[in-house]
Amino acid sequence: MHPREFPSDHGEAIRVLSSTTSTVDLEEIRRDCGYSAILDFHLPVGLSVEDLQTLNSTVRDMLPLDRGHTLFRQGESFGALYVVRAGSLKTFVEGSEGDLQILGFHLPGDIMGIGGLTNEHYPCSAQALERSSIFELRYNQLQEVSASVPALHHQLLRVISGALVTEQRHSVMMGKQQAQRRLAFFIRRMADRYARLSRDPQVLALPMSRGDIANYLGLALETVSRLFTKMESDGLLAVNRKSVDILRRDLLDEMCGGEIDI
Amino acid sequence: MHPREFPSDHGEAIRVLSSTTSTVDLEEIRRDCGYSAILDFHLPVGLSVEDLQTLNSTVRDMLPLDRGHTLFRQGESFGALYVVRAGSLKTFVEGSEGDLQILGFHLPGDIMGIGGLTNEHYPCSAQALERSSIFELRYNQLQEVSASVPALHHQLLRVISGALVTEQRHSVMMGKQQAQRRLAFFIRRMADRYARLSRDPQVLALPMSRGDIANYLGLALETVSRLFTKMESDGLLAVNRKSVDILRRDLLDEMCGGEIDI
DNA sequence: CGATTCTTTGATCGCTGTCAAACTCGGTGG
DNA sequence: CCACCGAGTTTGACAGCGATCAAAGAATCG
Repeated sequence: MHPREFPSDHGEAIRVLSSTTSTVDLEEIRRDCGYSAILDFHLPVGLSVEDLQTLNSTVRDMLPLDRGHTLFRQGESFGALYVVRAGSLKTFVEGSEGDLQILGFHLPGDIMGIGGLTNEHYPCSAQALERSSIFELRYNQLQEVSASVPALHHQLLRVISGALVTEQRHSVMMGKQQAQRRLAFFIRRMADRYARLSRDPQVLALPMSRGDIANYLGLALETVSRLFTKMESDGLLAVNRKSVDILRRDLLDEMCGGEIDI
Repeated sequence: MHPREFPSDHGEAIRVLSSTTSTVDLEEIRRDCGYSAILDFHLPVGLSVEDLQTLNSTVRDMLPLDRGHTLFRQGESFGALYVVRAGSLKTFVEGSEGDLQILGFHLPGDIMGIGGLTNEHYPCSAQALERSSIFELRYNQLQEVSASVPALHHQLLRVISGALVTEQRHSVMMGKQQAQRRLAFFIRRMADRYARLSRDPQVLALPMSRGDIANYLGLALETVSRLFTKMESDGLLAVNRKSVDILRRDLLDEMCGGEIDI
């Protein structure tokens, strides 16, 4: 019942694609999550069949999670990382007075649970926004494999570091940008993530509620609603409930200002 | 000249203290940085003398950095992590219009440069707030050692994960808390970090300017100044330029609200 | 001791949170 | 099929926090 934290979404990749033609079901993962899956990890030369087997054994398919159901809960002991295969989730911390704060939204390919590495406990909860499929990466098995596969170790560091960088950008945005720019950044980032998943980046089907978006961006629900309306009347978007069409990407980018890589 | 990002401060530890009585100068580091140095890393059983040598060789002492001088610059190619030995630094990103955003302040024992792991370039700059001593950890050497010392690898993950968790808390604060609570959090966290460095946690000698604090907290410089004045007239602090005495820690904690571990 | 930088204090304005109410959509049951 | 209901969303009115503009005061450095 205490606030900790957790990974935000970030576009980092661990491409688990052996250059050899091995029959790993990691291939299957890659298909599902699209090109930029977290598990998208370029295995280097010299990976034994045995290593591949072990690596394979670390990935466990889980039963689908229904909307509103919890993958792991803040405070639970850490045991595994998770990768979204299909659907979407949100991670959040709960304050002492029951108030909750959303840390990030997770689309296929995104990794979750990184924050648990520090102190043996998940610092946040993860909940499905819709019916979702998830992979589990048992951490001790992952450790085992990465001991024999240096590249995996390095890639793990890269992914976490990437999450850190993403989170820092988010901090900066929360501290400096005003409401409409925050929403613009949010929409643009969702579009970019859609693109990496080979979805149409101009037609977003946002799986989260207005309240979730507002909470994530540190705004009031009403402000977000008003901004959607405004951006629609500005001809920037076509909004219909969860569906958001980006009509003028140029104006959206302009609204985000010079900062290209946020 | 593009905004990226970088590690915030965080209290994580890599205790580089061999249980054997080897004559590593890592001992010296530990002395300087106090108990909670980043390099404070419990080496497990079975570390060969050779490993220790290699580990030792990764740590390189650098020339002291004068106030205002830069340790590494945003965009430079990544080659090493850095640990503060004495003094203090700030890390920051520069926007396209020359605006800069401070990501964190770094005290002895804190690690810097983690963000560079993701994409071969430092995503932020690091600059000394005062004359500072710094250790350099060449990354390729670190990789080499951690390949033979699994615990080091794990500890590295833990440290980065801890930085991520800290950054997420910072995001939440920036999004939700109002000005005076942000400053209260900031002061309390500085006090806690001082305590871990075995300094008096009631008498802070803040190395950064009001402007830096304001920038870091996403506030206007004037607001921070006003709040210091207010907290002083409330009998909470005794403020004199860079020197801040915490007179009523209880009120400070109260002002931070129920959230204990932010 | 002058010049520069940092800090404090004051006055004003606008963004955005808050309170309040109407509206839409989807589902449920009569 | 329709009425009802509740969650989610939209819209309006209003006020307050904190940014911005402005200027004076304090400290540091050459």
